Amino acid sequence: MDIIPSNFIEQAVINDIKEKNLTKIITRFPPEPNGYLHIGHCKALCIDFLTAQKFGGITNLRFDDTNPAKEDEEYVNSIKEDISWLGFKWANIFYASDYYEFLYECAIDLIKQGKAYVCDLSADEVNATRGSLTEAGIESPYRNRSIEENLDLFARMRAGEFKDGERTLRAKIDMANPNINMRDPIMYRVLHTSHYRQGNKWCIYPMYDFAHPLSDAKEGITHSLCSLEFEDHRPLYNWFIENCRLIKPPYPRQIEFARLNIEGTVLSKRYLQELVKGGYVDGWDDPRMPTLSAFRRKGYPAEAIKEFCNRIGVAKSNSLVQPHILEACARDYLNANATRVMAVLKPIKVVLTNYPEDKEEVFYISNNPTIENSPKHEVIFSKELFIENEDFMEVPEGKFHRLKLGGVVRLMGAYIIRCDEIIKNDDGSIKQLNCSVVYDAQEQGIKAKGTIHWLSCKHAIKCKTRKFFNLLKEGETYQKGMLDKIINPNSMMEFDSYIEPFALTEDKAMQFVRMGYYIKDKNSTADVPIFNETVSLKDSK
RNA sequence: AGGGGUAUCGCCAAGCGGUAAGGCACAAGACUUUGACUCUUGCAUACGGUAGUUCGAAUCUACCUACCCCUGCCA
Repeated sequence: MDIIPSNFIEQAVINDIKEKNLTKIITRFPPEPNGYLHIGHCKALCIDFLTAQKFGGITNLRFDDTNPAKEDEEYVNSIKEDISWLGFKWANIFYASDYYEFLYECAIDLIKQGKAYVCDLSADEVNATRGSLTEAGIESPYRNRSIEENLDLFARMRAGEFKDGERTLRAKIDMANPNINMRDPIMYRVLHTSHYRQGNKWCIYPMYDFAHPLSDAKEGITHSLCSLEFEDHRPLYNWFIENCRLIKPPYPRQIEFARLNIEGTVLSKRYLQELVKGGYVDGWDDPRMPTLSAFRRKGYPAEAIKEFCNRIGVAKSNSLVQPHILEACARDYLNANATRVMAVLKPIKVVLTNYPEDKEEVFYISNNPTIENSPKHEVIFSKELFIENEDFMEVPEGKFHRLKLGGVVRLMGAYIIRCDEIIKNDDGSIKQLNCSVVYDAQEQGIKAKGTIHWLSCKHAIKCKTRKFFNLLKEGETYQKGMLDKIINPNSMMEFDSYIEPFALTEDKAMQFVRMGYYIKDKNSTADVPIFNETVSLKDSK
């Protein structure tokens, strides 16, 4: 009653509740198990689950597995895992393949009404007679078979009497309809392919346009939310629901929203499939992929991804979102929640000339200074340290107030040091910095304007860090068959880095390293964050 | 005979006839044991264009323009 809509879908739901007197809202998330979920699915997930939740309703997970050629158990497992990781809880889990018998009955009902017929045209012939965008189609010569003949033929289709493609069941609607979807769409095709759940029980399989609306209706879905490209299918969606007598009101309503696009990446299961199968990436969870499993592996919190979907909103205009919005969400979440650990991504060696050779000191550094009374953990200090390459400038420019020759800087949680000398390699690159601890900084009133992170060389854990850039080259958009030309060959860079041993004591090590990155490096590149693979952390040292 | 959509700041996006929310990005400043975080300030006389209706239009009408989707026995 006093629910304030935050987008046009919720507005529509409010209207429907009034008009149709709905008592409960039910939505569904209907993936086909033919690939892994990506961040675009998270947007759909948020819309499906959060809309229902807002009105006290429920959401079903339904696998739209009506094409046995593409589907697999591996994908249903990964989909369940990803949804659970995001924290969404489905009310029921259904499979369109469990509805095959019901759908078959619906088809029989339409045949009996003279609203569906068995067509003998080949695929090519169907295409040729469908007409074009500007011309009407031609009616199939089999369009006016008797109901008895249709019933017989359809039963024989199911019984396996025909080869693949030999016959189809079509809805008898209107070959001259300006909406091509309404030109006697195919409801069933013959496919002698084993289904990952049904085995060889069926050799005819329902098409999406037929199965989807009736599956929605069977489950009592009130709002069927999908992406914009299905707008043209809505009249057909309604046609099946209104004409099948096995379906009773209230009917589900399909509402469409714009799908997510992100700059520099490809967000289409089909193309991601191509990346995986073509060996352009190492798998569905390759860190360059926009899949949920890849984000999880990189250490992105689920909350950050959901917040991203919240921030970009829901509308009907095609948009191209900038990836730094996601980064901002990740930063916000990690800043408030993650344990921080020092990590030196590109090291420079610092030798403290006035610090005793074998001395070690323990300092305690807050796990997260934004959290009150956050626990601290110990970090060992010694004569030789690594600091971040970027934290030293031989020729300081502008307001640079980290370390420079002759200048002082604070080592976080430890001493203030002064840089006395730069030692170079033969090629002119910096080999090490000779510095001295300013023990009496306080007495002398010396204040360091900058603070930097550091690690004791002897105690730091060496590891590989990786930095990721866009999957696609700047300004390129994916086009089929062009992948090898536009995929960014430098989409991944590896560094030899160092982290605190403490990072290894936590299973969220990846996130900790990244936290250091964000804190230090927010402005530098940040297309995609650095992460650390647990494996390489453990294997190194 | 084509049909279906969408156009508001660099990028998202509110707005639903009463005189342009918010976020990200960006800029300036304050604070700071990470140049992060936090805080403060700035950032569309303007809503694709042109006409109209109205006291009043981003919101209504007409025409125009641009972009997206649709001719799988995929979903």
